Amino acid sequence: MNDESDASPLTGDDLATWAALATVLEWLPPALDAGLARDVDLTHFEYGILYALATSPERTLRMSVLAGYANSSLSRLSRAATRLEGRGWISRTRDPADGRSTLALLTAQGLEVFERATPLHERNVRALVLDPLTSAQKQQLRAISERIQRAIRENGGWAPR
Amino acid sequence: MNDESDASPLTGDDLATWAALATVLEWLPPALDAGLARDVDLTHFEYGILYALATSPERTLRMSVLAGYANSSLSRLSRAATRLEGRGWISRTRDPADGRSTLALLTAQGLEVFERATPLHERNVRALVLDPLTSAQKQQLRAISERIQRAIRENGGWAPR
DNA sequence: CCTCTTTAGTTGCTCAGTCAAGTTAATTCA
DNA sequence: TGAATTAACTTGACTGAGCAACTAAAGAGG
Repeated sequence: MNDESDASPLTGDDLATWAALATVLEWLPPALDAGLARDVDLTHFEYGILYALATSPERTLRMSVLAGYANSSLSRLSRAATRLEGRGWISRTRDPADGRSTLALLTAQGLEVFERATPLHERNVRALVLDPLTSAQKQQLRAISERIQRAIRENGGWAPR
Repeated sequence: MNDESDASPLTGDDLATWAALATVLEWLPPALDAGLARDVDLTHFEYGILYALATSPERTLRMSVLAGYANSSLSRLSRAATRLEGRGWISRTRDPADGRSTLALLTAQGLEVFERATPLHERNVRALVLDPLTSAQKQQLRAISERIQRAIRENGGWAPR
């Protein structure tokens, strides 16, 4: 697995680190989705939307604010909202105070789904991420993740529109 | 291995760790793709295919083996191969030794693209992941990633088909 | 006021990925 | 040997996401 020394090839420990992370980036999201998708019919992304609404005053948020909380583009959120609305889990109304804005509201039914989904989701996160790690590793992972986030922001900073 | 009780909501340090990782899971892949997509017309996943082929004897691999290297389902790989073949970067032929198998070969043109893409990709990986971290953190990240991989495998093990 | 621009969201088009069904080639074993 | 099974892909139908174009409502400037 080690090889030539051109301009700057990734080798040795760096390569191993990157390969290990790359596999996690590929596997973890679908693994997390799998549980939720099987038990409730919900992706991790959709769960995040319900979570943001459920923990908001009035269970209501403007779409653009919700997009921020969900790390999402407005377009992606809009489509997800259409799906969730179709299932009766959220509803959208025009903001009376500013006709351009749309207010998303978690319905009673949506809240129920959220409450059913939450323990499943947390069990997943624990089983796949938190429980296998030592306390020290969890601290490390947090610091590392925050550092990488910063690097992303600084390097042409990718952010959803 | 753990402090917080198993049935209760994520809180405190655990929540912070999870939130930090979740954001990385959401942001890092598109951030990595952005550079490659802009400069060469290649996703990170497609780059992985070229990489696997370029570093193989004869620059050739059976599709199913390649799928393993690329962490991919055969179906996903097959579609990606169709795209890459359309651009003349790989070619597929039936394996003479076993007519069920397909051999994917990196073409000269494909190799050229790979060699152009490699420094860009590595610059990305370094800028976003490796350079911001200390040596100790890189070691930690590797160990953590490997541990999470194992947890995924053990928990109903998600693996691409 | 009446344009001109900006803000907030939605939607048409296209593409990548999943699942399941289909195809062709090897294997098994009765 | 020949029918049934398994293996290795490929493909059709469908879904989710991105980009860019579009609509509607504020706000700004003259």
